Amino acid sequence: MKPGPRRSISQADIVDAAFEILEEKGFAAVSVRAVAAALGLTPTALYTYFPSKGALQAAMIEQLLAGVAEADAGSEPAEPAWRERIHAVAAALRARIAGHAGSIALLTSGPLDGERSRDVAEALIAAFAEAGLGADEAARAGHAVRAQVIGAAALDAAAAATPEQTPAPQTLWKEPSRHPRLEASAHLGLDTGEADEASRRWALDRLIDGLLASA
Amino acid sequence: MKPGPRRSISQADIVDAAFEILEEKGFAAVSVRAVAAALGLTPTALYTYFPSKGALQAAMIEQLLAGVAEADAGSEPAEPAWRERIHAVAAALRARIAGHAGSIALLTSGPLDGERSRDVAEALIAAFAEAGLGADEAARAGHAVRAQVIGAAALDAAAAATPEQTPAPQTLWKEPSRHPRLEASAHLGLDTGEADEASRRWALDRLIDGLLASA
DNA sequence: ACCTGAACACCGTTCAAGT
DNA sequence: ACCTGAACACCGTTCAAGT
Repeated sequence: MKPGPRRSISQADIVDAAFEILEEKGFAAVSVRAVAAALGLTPTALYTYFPSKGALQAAMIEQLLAGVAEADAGSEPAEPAWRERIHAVAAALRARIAGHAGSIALLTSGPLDGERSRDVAEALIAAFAEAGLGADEAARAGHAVRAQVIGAAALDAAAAATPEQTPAPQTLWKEPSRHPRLEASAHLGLDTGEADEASRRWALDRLIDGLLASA
Repeated sequence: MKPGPRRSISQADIVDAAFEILEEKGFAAVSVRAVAAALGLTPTALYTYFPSKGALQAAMIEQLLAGVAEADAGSEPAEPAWRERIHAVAAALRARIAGHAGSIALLTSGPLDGERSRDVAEALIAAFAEAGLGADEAARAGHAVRAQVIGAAALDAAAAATPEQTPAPQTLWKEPSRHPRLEASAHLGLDTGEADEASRRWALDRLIDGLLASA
């Protein structure tokens, strides 16, 4: 592929290559130079497609969030439609983040003002408004749900970055722990990123309970 | 100050200098080289105090979280003690993050397995246990509160990083917005980092409501 | 219009050497 | 023991030049 006036790749190709690096080597490895190299280009060529690294990251975020706001509730007619709708959007957001290793670092690395980000915010506010909350409370509730999902993902990422410590060698007596309750909850996997789906959903359910109770 | 076997500064001095750079120039500006320069040292000298940049950041996190777990409930005897206790710890965590610009990027940049991080987790779990939740539920509840506070701070940081857009020039007719509810809630300041204290506390209250209702 | 290559001002970290 | 200086393999971005 010789240099020339023919565009050899698309913006989408670049975003795809960037995601591949993100998922395999982490957020810090997503450099302009690495992405360019993966595509067989020089770093400077990328500046023909995106004006800055930040613009590339914004495009990545938009792709990550594409479709989240339109997430369907599926087939659980037991609950009111709006409650399933909130769950569907929140679950889709969580699933997108969980499905792309390193993506929470991407999401928290800069502004979240893209069209898709706003779609997600709007969808959540609309669902809470349907549930009977006033305009202001619905906006606050949507914000709280976004915070909960993003915060949980950030804690998961922190857990994933934690080097697993080898258990202390057996001794005859134990120092009393300063964190007995935290250690007793280790089997839940909350701080190792190994919590099951039900565990993850629980907190969101409780938040929604509390938010709806204010209606 | 000549080079020599006398230790000219302390680890605390380095952490302080790093925080100054963090708050004035942002997380990305906290480089080993910049911190060293601020102290009049060469970059390599810092490796006498900390084995890596990550170790310095871990020390920063520990200092940031120092005392949060011991936050006092203050003088609001209207509510049960444990509820005020949850609020006190959550508010202290939020206040620490809000009081140090850029600190949420620090907190989400790596593992959160320090002694002080665990103190915060333990304090929250203990408060929920006092409130009557079972061991597992208390652990999940504590985790949810940490996620809420960190997630809200992450959204605040994203808002702070968003370039404020100049309002569109007045036109005779308006395109119907795709995000009417989101835009109608702009006065709350949720997406500009300008929300007031009551607004920030509201989400946390609703979460705690929902968590306690499961007891 | 698209791309290369050189360059600038950075980065974390290692290593040999100085006092 | 503490610190410097040189070095290595990186970074984002700009700019002149090539096709």
